[in-house]
Amino acid sequence: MRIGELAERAGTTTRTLRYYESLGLLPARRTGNGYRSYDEEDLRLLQQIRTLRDFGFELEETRPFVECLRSGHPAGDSCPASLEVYRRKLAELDECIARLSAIRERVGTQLAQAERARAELEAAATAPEGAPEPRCELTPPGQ
Amino acid sequence: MRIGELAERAGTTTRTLRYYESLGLLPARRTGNGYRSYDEEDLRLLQQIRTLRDFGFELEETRPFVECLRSGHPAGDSCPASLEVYRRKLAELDECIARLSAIRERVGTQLAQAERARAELEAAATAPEGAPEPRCELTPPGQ
DNA sequence: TCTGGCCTTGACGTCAGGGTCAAGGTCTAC
DNA sequence: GTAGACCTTGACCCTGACGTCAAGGCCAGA
Repeated sequence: MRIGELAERAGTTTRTLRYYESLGLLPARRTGNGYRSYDEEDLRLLQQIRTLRDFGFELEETRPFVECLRSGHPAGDSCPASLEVYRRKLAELDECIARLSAIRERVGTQLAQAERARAELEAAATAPEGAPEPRCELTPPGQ
Repeated sequence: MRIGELAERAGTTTRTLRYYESLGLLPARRTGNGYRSYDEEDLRLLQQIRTLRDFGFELEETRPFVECLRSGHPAGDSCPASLEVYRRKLAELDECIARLSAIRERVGTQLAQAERARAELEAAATAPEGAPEPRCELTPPGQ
């Protein structure tokens, strides 16, 4: 099959396939007229790449899986190098989740605190004997 | 103070400060010879930006905080626009954490499964009556 | 006066993962 | 024989937040 058909069947674009080829990730054979030629096996490799990418793997990280499949293994993650990538990714994910959770806590705390401060400010503003309102912008010049 | 000193005191670079100025985020006054001139207030604004950035806020998202400070408020998050950014960021963080957690589960499952498969394969390989080993690569031609 | 350090603007590079266009070759159907 | 769909390479564009380099201005100390 040619590049357009493969792209369509895999739900991607021809540009992407040429890009993968330029990285040596998914080389293509050529027909007599120079057109790229792919088979069902290439579709499997490509699906492996796209699946991993959807999980947030970088393209370079998908390489061991693709080479594992290409060397005849039934699954891309049958090889030690792929398992190593899985483990690295798990550690990365754990660290990232922990970092984001810590930030989430801090931002949540900041928001709650700032909301309390604002509520106090507004309460003071509605009270007739409160502090002078902060008329920052758009105060009519006549007043 | 000049750009080099501000950069050093804020723990960033002169390039970064020029970049912020090009965005209109942290404009600088100029001295007679054209050098940028900053004061302690600018340092506060810059610190606000850097703190938010460390939390993963994009530069544009820090703008309400900076403008809030610049308009005389005691804290960058005293203004409604800043609170709105906080809330948006919280939602973003929650979604991101949820997404990463789901992926983490799937990758963890995949890893465990692949490890089991490999263990079985190796057990079969050591057992003399096992299934034929997958001699994928480097099988000597004589054998 | 010279040297070294700071400053200026402008322009290009980086990283990933492609999008988009141009100019042209190929193939199929009518 | 020609229109239209497909293919080719090459080249430039995009995002974000800067890094890096070039070529030159300004200023303080020896």
